Amino acid sequence: MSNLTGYELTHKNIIDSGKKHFLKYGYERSNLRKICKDAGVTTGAFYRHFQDKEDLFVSLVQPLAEEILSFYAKFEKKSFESLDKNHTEKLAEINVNGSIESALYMFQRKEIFELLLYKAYGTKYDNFIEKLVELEDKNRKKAMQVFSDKKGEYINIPDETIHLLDHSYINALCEIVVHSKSENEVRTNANIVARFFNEGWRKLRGF
Amino acid sequence: MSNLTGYELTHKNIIDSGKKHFLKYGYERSNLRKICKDAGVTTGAFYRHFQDKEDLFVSLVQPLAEEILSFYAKFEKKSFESLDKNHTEKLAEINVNGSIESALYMFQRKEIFELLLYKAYGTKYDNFIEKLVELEDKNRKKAMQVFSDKKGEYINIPDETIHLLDHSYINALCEIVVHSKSENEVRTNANIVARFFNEGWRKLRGF
Amino acid sequence: MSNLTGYELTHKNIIDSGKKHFLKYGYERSNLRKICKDAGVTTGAFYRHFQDKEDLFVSLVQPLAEEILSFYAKFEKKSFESLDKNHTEKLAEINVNGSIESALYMFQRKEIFELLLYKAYGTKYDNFIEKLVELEDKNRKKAMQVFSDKKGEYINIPDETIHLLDHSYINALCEIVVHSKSENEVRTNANIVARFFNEGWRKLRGF
Amino acid sequence: MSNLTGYELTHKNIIDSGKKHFLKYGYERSNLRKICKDAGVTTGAFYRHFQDKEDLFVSLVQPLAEEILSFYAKFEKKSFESLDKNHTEKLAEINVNGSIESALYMFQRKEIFELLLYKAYGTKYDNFIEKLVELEDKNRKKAMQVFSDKKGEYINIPDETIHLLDHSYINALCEIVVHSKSENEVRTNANIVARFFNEGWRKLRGF
DNA sequence: GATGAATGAGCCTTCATTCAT
DNA sequence: TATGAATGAAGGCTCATTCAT
Repeated sequence: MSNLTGYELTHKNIIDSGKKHFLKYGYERSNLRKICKDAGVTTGAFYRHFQDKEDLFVSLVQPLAEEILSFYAKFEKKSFESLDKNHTEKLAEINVNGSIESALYMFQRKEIFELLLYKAYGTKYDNFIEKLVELEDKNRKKAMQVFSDKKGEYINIPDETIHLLDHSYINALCEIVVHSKSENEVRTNANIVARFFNEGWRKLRGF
Repeated sequence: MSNLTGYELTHKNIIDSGKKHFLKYGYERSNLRKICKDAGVTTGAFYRHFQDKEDLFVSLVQPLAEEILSFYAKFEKKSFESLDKNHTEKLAEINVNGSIESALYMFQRKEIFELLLYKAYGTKYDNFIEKLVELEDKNRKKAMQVFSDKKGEYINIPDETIHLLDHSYINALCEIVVHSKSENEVRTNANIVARFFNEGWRKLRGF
Repeated sequence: MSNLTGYELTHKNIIDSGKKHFLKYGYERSNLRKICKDAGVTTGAFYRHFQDKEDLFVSLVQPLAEEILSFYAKFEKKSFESLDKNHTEKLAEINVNGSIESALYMFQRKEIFELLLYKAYGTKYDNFIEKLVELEDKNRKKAMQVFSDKKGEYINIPDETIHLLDHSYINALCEIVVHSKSENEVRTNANIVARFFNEGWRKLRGF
Repeated sequence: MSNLTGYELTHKNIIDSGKKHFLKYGYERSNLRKICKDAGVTTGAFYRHFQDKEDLFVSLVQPLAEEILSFYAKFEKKSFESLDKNHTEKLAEINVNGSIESALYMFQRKEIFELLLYKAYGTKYDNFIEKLVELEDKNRKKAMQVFSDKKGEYINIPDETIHLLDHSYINALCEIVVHSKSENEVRTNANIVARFFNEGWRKLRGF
């Protein structure tokens, strides 16, 4: 942080100012001229650093977005290795731990995470949460299939129901990340929420 | 609805057009001139019916908002009568039924409900859901107290955790209202979600 | 012109100011704010009258553009009736008269004509003259065919040569329209130019 | 071209890039930063080589502009030697050959020629063609005088008519230069056009 | 001498609201 | 009372040129 060139310093100033404004007002309501002013930079200078307003937002958020998706993919793989080996008893544990880990990881990127999930209205990351939920849905359905097979009878839960429960779950975890004040709070709450939902699913499978 | 005066007809036209636009674009992105055009009304006339753009939105949404809050109050009362009588075994039932009833009621006002909960960004009803969650929180905590008393030991769940689980729950019910295609779908999903969460809470109280 | 409503007056003011600026600076260099200022109107008002800057230009120019194309079509028909009847001796006469007539007609719309042909850079009417030349080319080639048939031998002039001579011809007529000070000047010059080029083509056919 | 100093190389790179951009987009629409980027040069460096954007354009075009004007002067002199000696029968020949020669010469500088005549909008060479036409006018009028003297009666063609016919002629030759694909095409078309116009003038003198 | 980041005025366009008629 | 034309500040963005390093 100490040896920044002029360019890098300006870049950082814009990034910081943008982050601040986007967090406070959301993407669409943020005023580029004010972002620049706050960064101590003219609007002309801004456009040497970013293609446009959305590019600034994307620059802030894209790395994390991609990381999340790949993080998810990794977790998915791990989870299904368990399913395939029918270590179903371990599945819950893996889910819980995966959720906590993820939440902790995101908590370290709290602000960017909040931008991505709650301040992206008007950008291409509008509704990123829906993407996550859809990934969760896919996993959920596969898991459901495994349980059906074991049980010997088909567990019938409408897709919409699965979707909305997954939405609830993902959203709960996201809010933990965004609203927690400490790692411990994240850990505690993620743990509770994960077990809470596991219990719900267990009950649902019993229907 | 048949014998409207010119004034009333114009009023209704604006209301209808506003509803349509707000549903489609959300409050902030809706263009008042287009709303007026669609209503077959001049902008000048508009301002004889409503103070400003927000006033139109509020007019659409306010009655339901107040109804919901009072509905909630009534339910709260009913719920605590049960608690007070220590009919704890019935409490779950009451909760489930209350949720389904509420969801069905809202489903009959689907569009206004969606406006209020998901299209109010930029109005004073921004984040109305949060209000609901806070009410839910209050109930939840009282209920928790009752259970603690019965059990003889304090059930310790952080306020934030309660809040976020309630948020999940309320949100799930709201999404059911908004995304369901039929009363039956509402009933089924509300039932599942209510039981799902009850199960979670039961587990949580056991911690 | 006397009984204009406020709207019509403003509209006319914008039209007039736009015409003036576009004539003086061309489309692209004309500054919308200055056009508005000159029209005694705010930029906001402008957008009640026209969709955007180009729409103002198009409004000025489109009627004439379409008229010219249909005028051309009519002339083309008349010309080929003569060709079909082999009244070739009359063809030159028709061409000359057609050119003069056209030039006189355009001269009555001098300013708009100049906008369309010489000030449209940056609009969809960029290079309108090329369109006219292409129409002229088509006619020229058909006429060439008739002459070839009569003569019994093929008159071979490269398409590019035809095109550039037509370009010269059309352009000459356009400049007559734009630079002449009186109808008489138009008539005289159009007559000369038409005969001048007829002579050239006659010679060319003899090659 | 092989042993360029760094300075010269940079200079050449800017020149080449500028030529490319000006040809493609015209002077005004060309973006100096992109020109520099394409040249692998910073904008700062650019201003060590050229005063400003227009200076770059002028550097590209000025030598040819001056050459054309002096070429014209030479041709003019040659032409009038013929006139003075009353070799009028040779005059047409000289004109035709002069036109072809000129066109061929320009064709060897095709790109620069195109810049000068068709891409200079916004520079001091805006409307260079008009300058050429004016020179042509002067010659034409002198020639006209000679013919009048020989014929014993005054040939009355309005200045404007002369001007616009010369404009047509010059423009036709310029387009030949710019649009031809080979020297042969230039030769053929310049020959045709020159004879075409000679015929027209001959006819005109007969009026 | 060279760099390239920064300037800053300028551009077209949008839209809730006002107000003369 | 109703009209709808006009307001005017604000928005995102462009670009030839300058100047501290």
